[in-house]
Amino acid sequence: MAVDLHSFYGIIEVIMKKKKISIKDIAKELGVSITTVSFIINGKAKEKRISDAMIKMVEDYVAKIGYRPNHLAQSLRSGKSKVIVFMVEDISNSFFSTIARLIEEKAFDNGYKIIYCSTENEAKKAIELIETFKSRNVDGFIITPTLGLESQIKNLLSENFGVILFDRWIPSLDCSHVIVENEKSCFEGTKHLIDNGCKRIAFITLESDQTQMKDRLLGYQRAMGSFGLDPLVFEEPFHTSSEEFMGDQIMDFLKIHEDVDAVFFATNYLAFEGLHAFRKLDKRIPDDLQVLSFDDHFFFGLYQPSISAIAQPIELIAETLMEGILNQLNSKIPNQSTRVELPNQLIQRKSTLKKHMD
Amino acid sequence: MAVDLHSFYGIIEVIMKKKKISIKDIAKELGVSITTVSFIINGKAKEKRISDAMIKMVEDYVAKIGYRPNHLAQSLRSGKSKVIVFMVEDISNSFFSTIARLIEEKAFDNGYKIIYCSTENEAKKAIELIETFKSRNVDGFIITPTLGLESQIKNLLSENFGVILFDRWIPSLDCSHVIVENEKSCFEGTKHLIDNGCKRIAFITLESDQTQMKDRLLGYQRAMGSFGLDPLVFEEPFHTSSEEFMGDQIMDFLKIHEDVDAVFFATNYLAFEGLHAFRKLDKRIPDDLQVLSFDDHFFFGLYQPSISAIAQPIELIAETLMEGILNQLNSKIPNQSTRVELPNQLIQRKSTLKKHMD
DNA sequence: TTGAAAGCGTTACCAG
DNA sequence: CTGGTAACGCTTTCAA
Repeated sequence: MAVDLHSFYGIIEVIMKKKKISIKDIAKELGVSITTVSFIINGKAKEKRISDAMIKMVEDYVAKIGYRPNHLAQSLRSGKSKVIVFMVEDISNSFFSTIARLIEEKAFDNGYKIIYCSTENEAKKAIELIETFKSRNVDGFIITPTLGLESQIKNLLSENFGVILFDRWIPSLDCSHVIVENEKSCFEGTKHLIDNGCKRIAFITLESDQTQMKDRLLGYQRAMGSFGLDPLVFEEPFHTSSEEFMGDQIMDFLKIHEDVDAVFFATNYLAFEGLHAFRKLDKRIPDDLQVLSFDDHFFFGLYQPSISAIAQPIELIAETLMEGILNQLNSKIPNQSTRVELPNQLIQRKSTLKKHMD
Repeated sequence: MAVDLHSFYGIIEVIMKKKKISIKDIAKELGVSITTVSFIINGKAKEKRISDAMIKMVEDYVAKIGYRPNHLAQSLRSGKSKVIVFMVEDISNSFFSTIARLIEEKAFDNGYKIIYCSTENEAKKAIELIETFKSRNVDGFIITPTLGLESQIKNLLSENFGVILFDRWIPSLDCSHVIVENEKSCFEGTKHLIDNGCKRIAFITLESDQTQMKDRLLGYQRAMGSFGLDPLVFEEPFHTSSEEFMGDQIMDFLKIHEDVDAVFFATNYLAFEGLHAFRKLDKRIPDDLQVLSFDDHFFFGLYQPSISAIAQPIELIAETLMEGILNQLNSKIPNQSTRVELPNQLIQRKSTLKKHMD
């Protein structure tokens, strides 16, 4: 029985399950040129006026052997990868992971893949990640910038990557960003507490230079000022997430300021800590203390009493981000930086309540 | 003034900020061969007995211009990428995202990068993702398998990728996996409720064929059986996460079974829905109803009353996974499939309580 | 001790 | 209409 060498190797390869079929193998097997196969696979057959017979032959064979192009090689050659990086502070935060999911969907519809990663707010890690992805030819970056990322992002911009910041931004940089109306919403949130009859309203935030945090604080301060009330701010230096000490810092703060009748949290995990603290202090909500938090969370609806919150427009953020980055990637002209600021929504629950006059 | 063409292009490139320096440019600039540069960059200088002077010259220049190797090209050539894919059902689930973070740390220490992705439990999406990553030469996969992924995973195995399953596994497949003692813990959880004096214990789970869900149910059933109690199981068909209808199915179930005195949830988000339902039904915990949930969550400690739960050993899972996959990737011998089953911990809080005899 | 050159799997230019 | 072939940036064998 005659077995030619070609088939023989074929058999070996099948047994080893090692060899991946390449465009070259297809060309050889079919006796046509690599170029032709490439054109057909990439849907340029019509454009290149390749005969229908040829197209069918190649397509059938490709389907039969289940050929998959090697993306690595494609990227290396074309400089594009159809990959967008979604780099946030912490992907386990539900705000970010929800946006990630929405973005992924939109990306997929446009032929893009999303790769997520978390910076943990460390510039070093973020820089490392950016470099890695750059050297893998990703097309664009969606980033919640940490401090110290300015020059990296400037580089990305000048190297013509798609870049769009969100949640916060870098004022010194002319880079597109999508944020929410932090200041305005916090003004309104504070006003809501004041309208309810609260006089001694504490604002609990993180010690942070990030724009969104500063804007939130600003909104609170402006509201207090315009109603003639003294601001009372606590900036938590570290976010100790150990359950054991959760809320201890806030508790100490509240012990010193016994007269506080409302607390406004700048972000939801601070509120979780706060709720722990209130419990240890036996504070009743909303009778002893009214509670409002920035950044809604499904727990706020489940907690008893339910907690009022300022909800960010998550779907809208995701849409705007994808629209923005796809625009950048599809247009030939250099990046025009755009700024979008989206409105939030105050969701009133049981933790904030108009006080009875007495 | 004489400007040679070489410098001229250099200037143009700087202005355009487009050109990336390659190993070739370095070699040309320094007047040495590409090979030499490559050896030095990859730390093989000593091994190849390259002169110290040469090493210093190249290293200094590399540092000066901030050269970064192109990972794409490296992967294409070497077939390796130092990337491990972490593919779970839903990265926004805190169980998975916490593991992701722990894994990432370990991976980083070993020179690997982690890419996360979510399957949303759709085989189609999972297959798509696996194919994409395969064609990007990733080295290994850590997967929570969905149904219908059997043949894909078999392929991965035979193509010598590192593969390790977790959370659940595929019995028909000889593939390494890391899981927890689902059955045993649910037996013990159920026994805990029985010991507390509960007689009519409902088990609320998802309609699912996944191994971990089936094992949890089994543990409950075995416990009920061995204490002579009738099992009462509700399998929620769909996980409607819309807040509006949250818990409605569970509420209907409880309305029919008024005599239930304890509920054991097979996973934490079912418990969240359940808590919603209990509230609408005005059930008091633990007096009317004792509550226990599989898979602990920080919210269980915060809720009032706090909810007892069975905690999975998250750190241990992450460690075991990384150890397993690194072993696979570093060893030359074909994958030996290993199975690890880790113990859980019952965390007793206020929702489960020994009933007073009366 | 160093260098030339062959590939990895594609794409795309140019020829015929 | 189809085919050669030079890149893309790197690793690695072999030769000098």
